Amino acid sequence: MASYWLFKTEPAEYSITDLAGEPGATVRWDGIRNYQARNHLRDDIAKGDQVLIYHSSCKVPGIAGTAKVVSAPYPDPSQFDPNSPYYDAKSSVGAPRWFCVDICHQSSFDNVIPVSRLRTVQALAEMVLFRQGRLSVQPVSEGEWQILVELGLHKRHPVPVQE
DNA sequence: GCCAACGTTGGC
DNA sequence: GCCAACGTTGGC
Repeated sequence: MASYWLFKTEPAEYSITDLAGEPGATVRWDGIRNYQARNHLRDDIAKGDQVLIYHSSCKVPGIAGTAKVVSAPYPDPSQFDPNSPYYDAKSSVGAPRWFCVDICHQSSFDNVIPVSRLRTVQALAEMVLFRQGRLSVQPVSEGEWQILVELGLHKRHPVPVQE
């Protein structure tokens, strides 16, 4: 059974619009360098899981759209690349430290659902987003997911057909 | 720009 | 293994 997740990104660096514009609307979600987030990526996330894309550190932080996990977890190649900002000299191919998955864009909300609004929803009070800051890959419960889909229902447009 | 929360580092 | 210092995250 599919699980639900929230991935944070700073839209100035990489946004839901960037994701939608990728070839096949698919991208490697790499560069995660936090152990708790790593553990989710390595141990808990599976192909077919659903992802909320969250825009942080921007004018209107909040949920910007949805994506789907389209690969199994695998070692993040950037940890082995000395020219990458995500290079980790203490990692090795034999004992990789960091993991990633590929995700595919599913939907963009016409307007971000602001975190300030999410805070006002009683049923979302237990979200990891509020219980624990600073975690860029975090689980979302099925109940939370359904509420968030409801909130986004009238603020969503379908994925543009890829050429 | 402020600052609270929290992860990481490094001396001991 | 403790914990102070430091760095980063991220909303406001």
